Amino acid sequence: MQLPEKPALEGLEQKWIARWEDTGVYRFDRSRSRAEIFAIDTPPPTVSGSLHVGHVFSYTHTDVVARFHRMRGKAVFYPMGWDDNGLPTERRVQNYYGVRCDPSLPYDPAFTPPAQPPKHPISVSRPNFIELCARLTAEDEKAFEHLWKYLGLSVDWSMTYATIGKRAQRVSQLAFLRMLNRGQAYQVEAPTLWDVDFKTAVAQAELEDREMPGAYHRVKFGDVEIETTRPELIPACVALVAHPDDERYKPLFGKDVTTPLFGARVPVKAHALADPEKGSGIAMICTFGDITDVTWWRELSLPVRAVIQADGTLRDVLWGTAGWESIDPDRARRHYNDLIGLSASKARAKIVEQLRESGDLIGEPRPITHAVKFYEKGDRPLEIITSRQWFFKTIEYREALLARGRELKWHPAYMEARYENWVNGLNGDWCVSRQRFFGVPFPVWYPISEAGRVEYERPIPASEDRLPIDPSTDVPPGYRADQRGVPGGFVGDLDVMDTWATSSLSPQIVCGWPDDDDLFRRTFPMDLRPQAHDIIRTWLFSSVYRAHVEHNSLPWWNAAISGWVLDPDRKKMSKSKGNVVTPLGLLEEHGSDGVRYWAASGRPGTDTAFDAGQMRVGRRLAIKILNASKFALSSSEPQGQITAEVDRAMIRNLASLVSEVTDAFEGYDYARVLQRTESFFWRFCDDYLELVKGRRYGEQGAEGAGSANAALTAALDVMLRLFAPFLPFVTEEVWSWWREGSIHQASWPTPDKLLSRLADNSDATRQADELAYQWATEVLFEVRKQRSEAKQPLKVPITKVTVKAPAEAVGLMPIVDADLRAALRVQAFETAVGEPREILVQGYGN
RNA sequence: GGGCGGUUAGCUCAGUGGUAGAGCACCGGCUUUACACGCCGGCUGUCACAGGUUCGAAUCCUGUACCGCCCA
Repeated sequence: MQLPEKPALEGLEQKWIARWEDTGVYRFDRSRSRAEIFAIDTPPPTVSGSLHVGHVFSYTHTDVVARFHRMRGKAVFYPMGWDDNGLPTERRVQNYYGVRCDPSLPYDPAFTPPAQPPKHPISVSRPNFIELCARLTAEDEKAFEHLWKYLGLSVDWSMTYATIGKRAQRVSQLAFLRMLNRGQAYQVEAPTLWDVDFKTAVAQAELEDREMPGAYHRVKFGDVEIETTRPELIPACVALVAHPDDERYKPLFGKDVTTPLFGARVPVKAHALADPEKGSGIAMICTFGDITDVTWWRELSLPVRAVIQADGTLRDVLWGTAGWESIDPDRARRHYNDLIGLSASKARAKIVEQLRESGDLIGEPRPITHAVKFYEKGDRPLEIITSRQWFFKTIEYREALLARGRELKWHPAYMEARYENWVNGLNGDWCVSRQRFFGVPFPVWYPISEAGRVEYERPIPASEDRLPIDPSTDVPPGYRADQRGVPGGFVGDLDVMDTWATSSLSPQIVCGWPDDDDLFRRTFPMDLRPQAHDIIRTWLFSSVYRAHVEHNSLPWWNAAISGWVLDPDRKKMSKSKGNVVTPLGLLEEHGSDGVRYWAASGRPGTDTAFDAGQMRVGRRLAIKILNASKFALSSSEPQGQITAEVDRAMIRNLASLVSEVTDAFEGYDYARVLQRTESFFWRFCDDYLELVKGRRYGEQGAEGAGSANAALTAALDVMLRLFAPFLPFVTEEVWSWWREGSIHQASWPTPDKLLSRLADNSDATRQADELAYQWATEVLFEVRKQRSEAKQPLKVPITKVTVKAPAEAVGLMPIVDADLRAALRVQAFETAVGEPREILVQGYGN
């Protein structure tokens, strides 16, 4: 055995990353049966963003669990994905290359982007655009992979995927077609949440409420007064509504009133959703101001009178024509013409002016603050625009999805409430089409009739074996390319899917569905989905949904929910807040093991403060492991039977630690495993090692030395393995000094194996040994304390220590006398039976 | 407005019915041949607040306050 003179952490990452790669330590063995496999559905990080310390935090949690199960003998299926599908990449590529995607253009195989992005963006086809995305994200992915390896993730790097990659597109399109076949996907022209800047539909899951200033405007509709925050929608008003029991308005139900400025006759309706406490108790229904308007419009069978168009401005409307009847069309046109082309907020200012002039505004607008719905990535409030969109049926599966949520094991358990909340709050089917470019296209075309009408009601699906396809360049079965866009020909669906419509299939993507049935049967449903709590409503929910409709099962049995990393002000650390620390810099400064130590101290679900101090503590722990190991392994001969009482007690304590932390690990409480192991290890170093130091060198003869050395090496062997999931580099380094193979393929320790090193495990022996050990620790502490208080250096021996204690304790003294004298540099103990217990240092010197 | 979590030493956090804990920070001491990135010791608390249950509550129950998050 060759021990380093001065062991150090520097360089361990580079050394072991290379070895692990060469020897394939983390390679997945797909020959194993389902029961012997632990399959992890790792979150694919967004590659166009940058990795931050939050990623390091949560990915470490997963890796720690993966390493535990690998040591338990499982073949760990641990692929890594890259999320490059969607808006963030789209925006980055547009800026980086100076291009813009026009999905109606054909593919140009010769296209190369200019060296410098031009002033005016170049229009390129969707396949060209996707090529550029692939090119740019490939570089990002390299940087990500480097960081992950440096952090020590035990991923099988031969199994990476990208959410825009061919495989993901194939799975996504195929699952879509099967849902279409089963009637779970449908297309409809309906009012949809709409972002006016991105000009795309968005889903309920992508909304967020923001508190915004607004104002109530009290407006006269003839004799009736309503209050509204959106007076610019008065031209879109199709009815007034009050609560059915509201005595004030009962007489008006069924009658008409006239809208101000535009003179449109609208009915007064009754509906339970109208809140008598709000404003004047009667509201205007517009098409469409908010989702309540949509409900009223649908349930009261009202007509559509839409004024907001896709870019958020008011469209051109001719009052006095069909659908836009007015008692005074000229006056309506005069007012409305001033509004055409204005954004909603400008139109609001204008119309308030008009109302004031016409005398229809009562008093002044009353400022309020209210929650307004935004697309989470958007800058302006969402509108509701009627358009043709694809939907997945979710509402009818509500009960089934709630049952799936209960079937899933949540870590921590209370996170299930988030899921239940969300499922219970679903208010419509999942809108999955986006009017964007960089995403997975819908694998369908539509026939164009001889008259030139696109027949959306008769989509032509791609055949499964051709997937993935791009309908903007591929040609549907039975058509020729030159029939694109002409009467009697076809047109491709131009939309792409919501990124969650693809990400939700990550288990299917990694497990080989449906092309590699053998792999699928060995890995699905998977064991674990690790993720952060902010995407329970999106990624977790949608994954459960897809697995339910496609496989009638959960996608995985366990969900481990990570918290966030908080900065010192208790705010979430994120790029936008400008408080992010570079992860690679952290790893280099504190060592990967040090950073992992900090990360692994954050329990599942718990937000954790960014704490460089903890990383330094982790680093010190790793250094301590190096040094203690060096000590335990140096002069480790002779080896013998573990016969000394304190040695046996230490081994038993370690066995019960193993038992405790194994249970904790099985319950995903890795933070406890680390904390308990660390605390045992530190006591082991400070008390046990000191106690046996003299004996292991042979001061008490060969048997005592043999026992100490055997106990030391046995304990080190076990502690290294307990630490291995957390501190993979330092434990591997020490393991390599004296063991064969990788510690990460070694077996997880068991209490039985440790205890089998002891000849006698009867209760009586166990208790006697434990008492001896405790007594030794107590004397150790008392004498140390007195030496410290006397400010005596350790090199000065203590001449005599008198011990007064009950007979049981005094009886233990001979057992530990020699160990204690060596550890404390005490020349003699003098014992007496008596009370109270008293341990007194009598003097120092030779 | 509904839901979830939190509130314990200066800081970061353990601790689910039995005398309040750890690490960091701080103070004092120690070159001790594994480790000064170390060792030995010390200081530090109305366990947010108010009631209740109990022989006994940081822990269980009720309510309140504040912080954070999710949803409407």
